[in-house]
Amino acid sequence: METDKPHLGEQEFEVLRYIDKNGPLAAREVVEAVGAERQLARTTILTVIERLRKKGYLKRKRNKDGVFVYVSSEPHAELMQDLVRQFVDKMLGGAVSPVIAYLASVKRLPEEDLAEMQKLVDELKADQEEHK
Amino acid sequence: METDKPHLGEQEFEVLRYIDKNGPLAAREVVEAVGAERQLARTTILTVIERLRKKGYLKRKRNKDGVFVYVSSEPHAELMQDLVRQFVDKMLGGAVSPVIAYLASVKRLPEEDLAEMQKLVDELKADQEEHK
DNA sequence: ACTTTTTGTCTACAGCAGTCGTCTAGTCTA
DNA sequence: TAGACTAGACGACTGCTGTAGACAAAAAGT
Repeated sequence: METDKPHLGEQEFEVLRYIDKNGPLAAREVVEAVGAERQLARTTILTVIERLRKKGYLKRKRNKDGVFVYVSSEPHAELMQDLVRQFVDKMLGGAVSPVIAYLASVKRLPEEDLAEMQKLVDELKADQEEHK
Repeated sequence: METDKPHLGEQEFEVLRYIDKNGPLAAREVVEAVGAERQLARTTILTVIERLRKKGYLKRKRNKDGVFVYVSSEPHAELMQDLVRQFVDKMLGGAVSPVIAYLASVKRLPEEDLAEMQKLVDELKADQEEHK
């Protein structure tokens, strides 16, 4: 179990995901994207970004113009996985079956995801065979 | 999209899961199980239960002894699925791939879950074939 | 009946997330 | 260079969750 990172709220997740996905960004760019869409004041986003930074999820450095640009401290994939793990551990008490039940309820999965799952099932099966 | 239920915190989830899983329970039983384990005061659990009730996640009625017994308002499976859906929507912005990536990272899945996934993949594939 | 224990409701408070306004130090520009 | 605009740091307020003590009412014990 390894879920000690500070807890994140919804808005924080939103901002983090955006920055994590769209490369290094200046605060203003985040404000214009995430902030504008949800009609949030500039400083609101600024505050969220700052908190994410203090919590260690974001890093920043100045660009040529002396403006801070932010990037997530962790690689995208890992971050995402961490978030899910955090959720499963904390909220579901570690039970994965509800997750699978959920997937089953999503009417149509993107093709890549389906392929990914097939691969996953195959691997797990092989693994299980082996350890039997 | 249908995720309008009031938001739940970690402790609330914990209590809700416990009650949802272990049939109708009197508050005291929850206190003795969940409360004792985490060294929480009796009233703490009571408060959490009450909030869950106000939020509509729990129902209660008096038993023969005139004591309130609580049950989750929603069937177990649905509840769990709802929680996951809430998480995926709010925290991941609806993206399922991180969920799959997470599953892939769980070294060993319980056998039933694996079987469930296989079934799921098969179904989805068939479905996709059909809609092609 | 008096005391103790059990159940529930109410009140309260700290901490954190969500949301902003203010203020300051630079920059840009007419 | 004065006025306007930008980037950041700070401070502040609200609401919600975690946690729990104080109390009232009811039940049980002796």
